[in-house]
Amino acid sequence: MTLPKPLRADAERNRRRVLEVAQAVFAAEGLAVPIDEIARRAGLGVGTLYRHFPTKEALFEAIVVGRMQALVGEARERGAAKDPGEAFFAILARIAEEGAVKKDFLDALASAGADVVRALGALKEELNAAFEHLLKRAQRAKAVRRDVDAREAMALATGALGACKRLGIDARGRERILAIVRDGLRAAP
Amino acid sequence: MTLPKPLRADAERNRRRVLEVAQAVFAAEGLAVPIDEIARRAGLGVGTLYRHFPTKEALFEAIVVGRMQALVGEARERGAAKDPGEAFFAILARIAEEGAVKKDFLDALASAGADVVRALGALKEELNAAFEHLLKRAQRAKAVRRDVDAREAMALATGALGACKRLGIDARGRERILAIVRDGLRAAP
DNA sequence: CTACAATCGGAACGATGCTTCCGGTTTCAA
DNA sequence: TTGAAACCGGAAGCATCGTTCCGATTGTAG
Repeated sequence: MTLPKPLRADAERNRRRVLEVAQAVFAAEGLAVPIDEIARRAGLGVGTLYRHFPTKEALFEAIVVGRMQALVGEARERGAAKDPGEAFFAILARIAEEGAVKKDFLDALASAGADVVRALGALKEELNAAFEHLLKRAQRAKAVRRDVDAREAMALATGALGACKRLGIDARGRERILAIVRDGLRAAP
Repeated sequence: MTLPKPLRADAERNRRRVLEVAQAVFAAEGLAVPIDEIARRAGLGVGTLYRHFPTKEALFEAIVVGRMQALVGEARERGAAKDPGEAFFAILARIAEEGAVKKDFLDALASAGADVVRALGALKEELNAAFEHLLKRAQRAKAVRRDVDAREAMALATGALGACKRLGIDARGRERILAIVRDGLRAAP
């Protein structure tokens, strides 16, 4: 489709660095962080940052697209795993971990342009499809209750883990909460 | 402590109106809504609003304190109910419903002044204590698994329902998600 | 090595939103 | 009824943050 013209060496280096820093900062402090701050932490001027990403939203989009693609890949890989229940719960945990970022993103998207929404819409559809496949398979194998759909399962997992991050609950507590979610999803209606 | 000097009739009326409108607007659209907008919807000038609440944060604090007090009252009422399990799950659902508001608040509090944090800290402690009492009682009655603490249970419930609101899941779906949480909390470790 | 084209940095601009200020209005007690 | 104290409204002030612009710098082809 788009031929990715080779970037100059320094440009390539800087682009990577921006993505790296922005991902860490956004994940840790939310996207209320000023763009100047990200440039500063990356050791660059804001002008440089804006040449690579024409808008703050574009930068955030690039990050989310990257994560999303990784997630879609994982979900598809597990699509034919031996144990349907295990496969489903594994991807559920992964999605929940990324949840915090996606959450902020969706918040910011309430008033976003149509292009951006569409650009991500496709990926979101792919992820939803893959996730739904795993869910249905797990339900057929009686590893997950039948009275729950993909949206709800995702909301439950991402919401719970997102709250953990906000409240500063440690990895031990997070694991415990995930266990409760798992047990709830396994229980009979 | 503080003698609540009687307000003038119009002042009292306006104060009520501001609280009412702000609560609805913040709950519906988050606290990113400009203060001018709240004044406009209340049919007042911003000056008026600022005389009652010296800061946007103070306004939000007043709202949250009100909700919190109501919650504490409810939690204490149920402290001696016949069925410990029912009492616990009832208050858990109530807290989760309010969760969205509290969530935004806690977000905004990351960089708040020490006074505000302390002012709410006391109430938060009261709520935590009452909630923990209900949880322990339910655990003794074997209505809730033992390997979960109050923080985690709250995070789970508020997070899950918060995500529902963000994603626009309807009342039916929310009820289903709460059911899953309940089943998960009842399951044996 | 040279010269050109792309990149870099950060000062300056514009928009948005919180807060203050003050002249006019309303309430209420005497 | 009347005077003063409290309240009202919204224009102006101020800070923050996203974005643009352009002279200086640096990588790279020939």
